[in-house]
Amino acid sequence: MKHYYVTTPIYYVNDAPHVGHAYTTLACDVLARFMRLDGARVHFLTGTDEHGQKVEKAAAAAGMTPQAFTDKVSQNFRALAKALNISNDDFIRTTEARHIKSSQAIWRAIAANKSPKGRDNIYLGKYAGWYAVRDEAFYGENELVTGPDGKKRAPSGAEVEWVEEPSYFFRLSDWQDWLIAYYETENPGFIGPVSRRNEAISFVRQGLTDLSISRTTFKWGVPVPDAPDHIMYVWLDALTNYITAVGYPDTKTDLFSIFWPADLHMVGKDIVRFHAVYWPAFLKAAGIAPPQRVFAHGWWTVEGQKMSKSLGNVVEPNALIARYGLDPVRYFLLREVPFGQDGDFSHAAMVRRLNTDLANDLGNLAQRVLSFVAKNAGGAVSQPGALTAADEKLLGAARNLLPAVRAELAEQLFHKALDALWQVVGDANRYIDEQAPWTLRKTDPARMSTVLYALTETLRRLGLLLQPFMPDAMAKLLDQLAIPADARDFAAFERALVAGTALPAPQGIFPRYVEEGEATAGKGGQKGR
RNA sequence: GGCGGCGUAGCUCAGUGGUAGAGCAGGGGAAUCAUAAUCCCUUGGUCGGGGGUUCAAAUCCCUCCGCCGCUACCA
Repeated sequence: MKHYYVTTPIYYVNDAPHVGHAYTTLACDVLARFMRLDGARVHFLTGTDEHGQKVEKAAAAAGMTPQAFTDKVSQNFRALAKALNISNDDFIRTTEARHIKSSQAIWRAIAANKSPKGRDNIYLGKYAGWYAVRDEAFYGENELVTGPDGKKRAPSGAEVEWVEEPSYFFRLSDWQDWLIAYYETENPGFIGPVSRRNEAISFVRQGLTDLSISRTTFKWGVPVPDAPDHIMYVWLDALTNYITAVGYPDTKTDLFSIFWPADLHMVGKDIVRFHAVYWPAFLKAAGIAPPQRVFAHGWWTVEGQKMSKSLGNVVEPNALIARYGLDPVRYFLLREVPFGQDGDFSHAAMVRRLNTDLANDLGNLAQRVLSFVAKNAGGAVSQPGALTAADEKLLGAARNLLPAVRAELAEQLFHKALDALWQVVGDANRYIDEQAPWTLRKTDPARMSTVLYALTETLRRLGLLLQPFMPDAMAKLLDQLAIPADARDFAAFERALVAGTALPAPQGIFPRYVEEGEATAGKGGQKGR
């Protein structure tokens, strides 16, 4: 049986969920749903990252223990997944016992092995430098700016403090050659898109320095094995979630043996380095296979501006869903922008996609076909006669969509998959106009029947393939085509509609978005007569 | 500073040597099954500027301008 393991990053608990989180999770959800329908056993993981000094401080500020604080805010991300109709199989929290155990196990495994140059992978040293709690990162002296208040700040604007403490280091510098070989020879498709791959390669090529992987100045983290004064660096802890969730350190379980290495870690472009450089090195050092692929998507701006708390323009997923509906939002986010590039979320663009692609092109196609069948073909699947070249062409285009969409999604090209699907939506609209069943009704009822059959069959295939993107809307469409529950996966893609099957009364799937205050007659948009 | 990318129709972008493309927006028409939806036709670009190679350049080379990403660092 095919299998597919896809992960979102674990989200930092004290962030408020915004459209960026929704985007990442949504992309994974579409892949997970597609693979399940395509017959794969799927494990889809998301969760929350709950350790680190920032969380410790936020909890203190809220007058709570870190555990109570994270118990509370972690719910925000479970709620987000629910609101987006996400089909994750597991939700991991880094504060869970299974994860503490797993993180300590990977530490021990890394420490037990030698680097490619025969040295210890982990050694005790001392770290001294400027540290920004907010960024969870160290900065060089020269990067800092001194503000008018006399405080030193990182380029990000975060306050920094001088930190000098004993620290364990990971001998990343010895892994450079192995990483390059992994990117270029062993797994050329490891990082996508290509622009990010090039950046990662050039970063590794210029030389790697050893990485500080423990801290002693705060407590909220996973204790380093046999060194209780130290807690593990948040990123080593966080990345390990991907193997925790499939049972590590118990590598003999079904979960681990079936699903590891992961097929895809979906990430935002800001965390490519952690996933594409540190993570494979940590894993290899621990004697564990690295993941198959890391894909970094872009950022959303809003109405042309960067999203930020200070601008007050952070887009909350719930607000979008309330305004436009869940499935239109899901569609928009994956259709509007070439996946991997940055994009802009604007009300105008959202409405354009909703009204043009969903209401006019697809929704209206379904409505005109199904209501015609209801009124003029006895409300049942029509009996086809001999097929003409035009019929074959439409049906063939619809049939070819499965391999086409499968190929695009194998490379996370959501926008291209949707574009291919909409080509056929257009084909069907052209076909119905050319065949004009409303004329055939009077002149050639048998031919009309064949035309309606070809159209409903095309709708069936479109509905099946669009389920991963818009599960609720496509369930409605497939209901209206009387497709039984056991005929909605891709194994049933060739199981054509049966003539004579009664169809329920058609209902609109995608209502048009009408601006507030705009009359139902529209304003000046009327063409022709 | 180094490496890389981008700059093509009003907007978003595709197109990597051989007569400039798509979607949306704009204009005209057809049809009337349908969510005032659909279909057809159409306006529109000296492909950032300049120079070069070539029979031929959006496409290759040089240079300049503008924007962006990664990364390094200076006095």
